[in-house]
Amino acid sequence: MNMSEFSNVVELSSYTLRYYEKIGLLKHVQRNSSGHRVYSNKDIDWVSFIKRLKDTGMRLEEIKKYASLRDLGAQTVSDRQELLEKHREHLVEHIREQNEHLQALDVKIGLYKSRKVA
Amino acid sequence: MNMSEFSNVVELSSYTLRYYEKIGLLKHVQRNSSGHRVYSNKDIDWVSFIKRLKDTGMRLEEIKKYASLRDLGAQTVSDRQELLEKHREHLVEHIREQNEHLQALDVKIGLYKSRKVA
DNA sequence: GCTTGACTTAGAGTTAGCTCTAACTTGTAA
DNA sequence: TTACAAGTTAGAGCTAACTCTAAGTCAAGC
Repeated sequence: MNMSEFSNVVELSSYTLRYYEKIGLLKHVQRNSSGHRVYSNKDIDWVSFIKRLKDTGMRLEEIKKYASLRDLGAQTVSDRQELLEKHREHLVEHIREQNEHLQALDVKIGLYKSRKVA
Repeated sequence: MNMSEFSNVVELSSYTLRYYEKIGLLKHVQRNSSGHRVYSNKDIDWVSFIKRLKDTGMRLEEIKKYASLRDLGAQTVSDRQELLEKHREHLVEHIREQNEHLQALDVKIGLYKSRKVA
């Protein structure tokens, strides 16, 4: 899979994909004889997971930490598990807060609906 | 209420509060005889609402739009209601996505727990 | 063979939202 | 009354995460 195809599949610009490689988030991307990148299905999986972590508020630096652990192989399994479990707790708290904000917003909109707001 | 007191109450640095004023998000802040800012309870309410909108992903530019409508008075009530209702839809969608991410994360963590991940 | 367009790199530029610095003025406690 | 903490401004600097530019290489179609 070449750059434009991969870019379409994962819905990230070629700029972003090269940037992810530059900062070490995306490693071991294969190249063809003329130096062009060749992406695999594993790359799709990994970039999709990066996007998920990013969308749930994880910094690229932290995602890089996870990536580095992955690179170190089987002996980092529990470290990675711990990292994901901590992130899970952040996510649960975030969802809780957002629901709280939603309730408050509904109260505010209720005031507008009943014209109790000038 | 002076700057340091207000800063403590709303949990924003004095830098941030002056910045919000500079970009027009926070208007009509009173001053005492020597030019120092004097904040009111209404300022607490407004800054708290700014924080809520910001925490739910609204850009400061968009919050400024809401603020400007508010400044124009009663004839903008339905515009403001519409703006908040649109934001509510974004928030609902965001919460939906975050719950989806949580489920996927739980699947991943489950793999780690059962050591199905190397 | 020639053009066109996708690829490559290094490095510069952009954006949002702060965060800080410098230089100065004012308020307060000893 | 003197120190020093806290306030003021304009404007520079910072960080994360891109986004783009310039200059060059290479493959495919006419």
